[in-house]
Amino acid sequence: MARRGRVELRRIEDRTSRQVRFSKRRAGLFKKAFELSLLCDAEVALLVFSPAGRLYEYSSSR
Amino acid sequence: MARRGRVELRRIEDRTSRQVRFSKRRAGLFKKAFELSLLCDAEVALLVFSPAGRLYEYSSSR
DNA sequence: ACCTCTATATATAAACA
DNA sequence: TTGTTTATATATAGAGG
Repeated sequence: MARRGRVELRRIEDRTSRQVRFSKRRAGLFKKAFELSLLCDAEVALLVFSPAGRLYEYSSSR
Repeated sequence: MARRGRVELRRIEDRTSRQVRFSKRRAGLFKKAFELSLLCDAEVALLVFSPAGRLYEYSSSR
């Protein structure tokens, strides 16, 4: 069994794996952005284009 | 000693703690943004205004 | 403001349901 | 695919310098 939890810091070549990674990490990134704005009273704007060209966005609003 | 690692999900009232948290979490958020763009071949733009009004920004460039 | 340390919490890669 | 599990890696809260 391959080692879990770790990944090399370079582009994921396998298309399916890359899409799965994108969905999971995008969710994590947005959560972190939300927490930063809430906990630290910061204003945050985040734009992400997926490899397929779909747009995801977040902005804090106070 | 207070429990480490955990924090309530609401605005940090203490000014100094909030500033320290901001610096650490901002660094973490930017790292995650970079990793998402690199690993998943995504385009990412991130803008953060600190409580003091200072701007921090990141954008992937390919 | 910025470091280090380290205990604890959280994120997440791979497997699998 | 869409979600869940779980082992492992990473982030980070609090203390101290």
